[in-house]
Amino acid sequence: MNSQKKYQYEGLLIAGPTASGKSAVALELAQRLNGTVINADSMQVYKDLRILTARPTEADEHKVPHQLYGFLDASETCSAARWGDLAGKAFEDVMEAGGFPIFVGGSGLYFRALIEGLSPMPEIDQSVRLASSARFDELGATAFAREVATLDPVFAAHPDRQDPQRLQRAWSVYEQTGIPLSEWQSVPREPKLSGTFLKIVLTLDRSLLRQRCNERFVRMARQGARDEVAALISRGLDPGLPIMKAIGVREFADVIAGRASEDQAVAWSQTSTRQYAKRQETWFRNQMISWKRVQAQHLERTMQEIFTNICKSA
RNA sequence: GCCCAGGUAGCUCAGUUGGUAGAGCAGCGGACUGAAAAUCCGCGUGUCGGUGGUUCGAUUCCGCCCCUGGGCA
Repeated sequence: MNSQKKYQYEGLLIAGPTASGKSAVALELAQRLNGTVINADSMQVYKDLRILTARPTEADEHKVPHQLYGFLDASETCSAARWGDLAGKAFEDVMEAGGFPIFVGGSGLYFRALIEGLSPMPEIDQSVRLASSARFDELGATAFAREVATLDPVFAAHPDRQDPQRLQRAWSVYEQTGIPLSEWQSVPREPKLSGTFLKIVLTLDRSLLRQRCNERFVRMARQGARDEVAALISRGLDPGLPIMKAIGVREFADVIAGRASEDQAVAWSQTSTRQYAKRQETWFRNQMISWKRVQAQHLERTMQEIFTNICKSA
């Protein structure tokens, strides 16, 4: 007992594409390591759509402590920064209690906000954001991009800045603060973690991953995804809210409105899921270069490999 | 059996008045600092159903055959 530290790491981070089985791995490891599972998924933060967002079941949540799952109403908007702050706090709480934090999720930007942090800058008012999209509609994409270029030439110099969402972000930041976004972004980032962490990316052959995506969505449909969507849309929320962009919402909304068959909705959703998984892999491959890749074909073997990595003495 | 319409990219189809072909979707690659399950960028060779003929040259025209719809018997 010459060290407070139970393991050579302060915690574990598990990233992986959708349907790779990362939640199950995290749960198993948490049980073995007396850990706390902390959500790093942009959609599982919301209360709604438990099935469609593949959030852990209540039974699973009782097995080990879980944090940052289902704590926001569908009418709210999370963001990488907001989540990063909360995740940083969750980390500190767990450390203070002598626990072992296990972050698990598929949102690459969230992990970045956690590890590297984001440049601190003021929150942008909803009204300004609305104004930016109104301005975008008024000017059209090309003229709007030109306007942003005059406000923030550095930002506009970036190779692929035809992206409406990012252009509007740059416009909003300047509109509210009078300082270009690129200038805010030159302020050093603020990491939310300190210590040594084991960082894992779960990987699967693409063909197997695609198959799992397909199978999982069929399972979600059987478990009542359609009713979840019906309940959500009956609230008449703003369709621009993040939760409304979850895979399956638009697709089942079409079924409920009589515009599509259930089979069509499932097929479309499976496609979206596959495309999402591919985008995640692109991020993991190119943005998480230093993370350790672990094959995720077999849950037991995957878990054992990570467990061994954590326990081996430094 | 006869008549008609089709058989072109993984799928749905466009096109070539004869010079070996292109869209959408899918798929693949990439970007990513407060919407990230978001948003955006890039990538198109495939016996043009088969076979024989006409032609300098056929996926395109002609003959025959095969397949798929629909109609008539």
